[in-house]
Amino acid sequence: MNDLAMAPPMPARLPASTPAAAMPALGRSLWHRLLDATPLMTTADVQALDALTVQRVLAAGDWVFTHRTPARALVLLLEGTVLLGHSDGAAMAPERLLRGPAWLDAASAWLTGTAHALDARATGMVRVAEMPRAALQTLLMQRPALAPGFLAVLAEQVQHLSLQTHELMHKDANSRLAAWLHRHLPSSPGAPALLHLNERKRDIAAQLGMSPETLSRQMRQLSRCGLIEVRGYQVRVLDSAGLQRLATS
Amino acid sequence: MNDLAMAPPMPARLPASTPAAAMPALGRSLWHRLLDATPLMTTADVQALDALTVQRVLAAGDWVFTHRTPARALVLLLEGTVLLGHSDGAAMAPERLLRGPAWLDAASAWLTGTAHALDARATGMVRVAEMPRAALQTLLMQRPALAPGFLAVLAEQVQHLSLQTHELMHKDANSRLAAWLHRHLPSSPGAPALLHLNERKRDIAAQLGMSPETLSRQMRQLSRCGLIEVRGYQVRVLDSAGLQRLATS
DNA sequence: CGCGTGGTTGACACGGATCAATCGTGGTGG
DNA sequence: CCACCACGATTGATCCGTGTCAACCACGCG
Repeated sequence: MNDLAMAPPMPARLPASTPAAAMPALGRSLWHRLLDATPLMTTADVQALDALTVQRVLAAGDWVFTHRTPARALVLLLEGTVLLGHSDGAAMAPERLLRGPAWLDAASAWLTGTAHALDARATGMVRVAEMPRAALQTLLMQRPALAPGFLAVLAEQVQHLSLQTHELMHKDANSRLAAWLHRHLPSSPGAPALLHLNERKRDIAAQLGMSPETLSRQMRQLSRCGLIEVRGYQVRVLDSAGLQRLATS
Repeated sequence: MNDLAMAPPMPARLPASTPAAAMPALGRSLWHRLLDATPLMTTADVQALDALTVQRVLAAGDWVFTHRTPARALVLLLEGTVLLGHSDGAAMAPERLLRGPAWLDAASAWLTGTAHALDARATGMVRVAEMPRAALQTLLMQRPALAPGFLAVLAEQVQHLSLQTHELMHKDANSRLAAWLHRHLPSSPGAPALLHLNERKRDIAAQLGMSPETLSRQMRQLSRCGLIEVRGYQVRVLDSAGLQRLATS
């Protein structure tokens, strides 16, 4: 009975076999994944990108950056999980949990004289990479084919944040959860529609802008209505169309 | 007594002296204003940008684009005011009111195969310009110095939307209004701190994610506390520091 | 003058946050 | 091996903020 449905998801630790000082280059596949919509990336491009990124390794609890840090570089998370949010002195109001590889802050550095928009704190051991804005800008002058990738990354964040503000303004907790579940469904239509939550539920709640208690209640309500079946961290979606209908209430 | 404090702000109409069919080029100063952080823009750059923008004139009530329109071009608003929001069939949930010159959608077109994120409807006569993504992309290959401008535009939107989601999630209506007022204050410290609202209050409320009634109540509460003085569309800020303190509650 | 628009005010209901208690799970040390 | 404890989720009780509905006021215009 003890499948990992009940275990709270552990933050992925760095494997001990990878010495922190090694700092291997990111490589083609990783860049391709981070800068989507850039199919024409030569190996020279990849090497140039690798050349200007500097890597850092941080321990649990360290700040990757804060909203007071001047943003001089794009920051991306290679390995580990980082909590993004706003810290008011001691306490930290989490907003989302990112796990590498992903962009931590691809925007702030493009604006001169501004700081990062959020605070980012490492949970567990974390490997991050930074691309100084000045160096990246001169690189884009030499290799303009790389620009659409960075533009697409920012554009996708704009789309995502725009959707999020809309949902926060106009949708209630029930619809937001339904939309979240529907978004995280595997897109294959014939699939069993089984969903494994790989964050703590309180992190999902923070991401949705609600308290953990309400998330629990809304989960129960959805399962009472026969739309989903919940057992621990395993969610079976029974009526995907119904979820979508709820999401656009 | 009848200063224009009581008159609801009219959407700026196109002056009748400008024939709609004229379609003059945007010109250097306008591009410089739209693509900030691009000080080194040659006249050839400006001409190239002008060459690939196509202009349209729309009447009141027309849709500039909807969330079903595939986004093949960056859209910017040259003249007039446009209501941005989500339309559910007949009704339209407004989210913000833009007045030209400003970017209407600088993000969606960079993602291939996606539609616009919002619906945009013209209020009054409106002049918009579109930059097809394909043409713009080849232009950026030839003139990579233009890329930072577009990156900065997107980055600023990311910053703004990130702040907005944070405020919607964690701040109450009172703090949001205080933050809005503090943001819209003229930055000169010795100024009389007089603020003229140039949108209808219901549009400000929609932008802040609250109902017009609550906006009215919060305005009254702030004035009861002696922080501001409201008469119609004129707001006199008496205690700027107090506003800022409230905004970061 | 009546009408439409936009704002204000009050009464009321409801969604969701908060607080507190309980439960299940897993890890740890005696 | 088992008691203990920390952590996370769940559930219930309660309260507050804010949306909604309604009435009313102020202003401008035909």
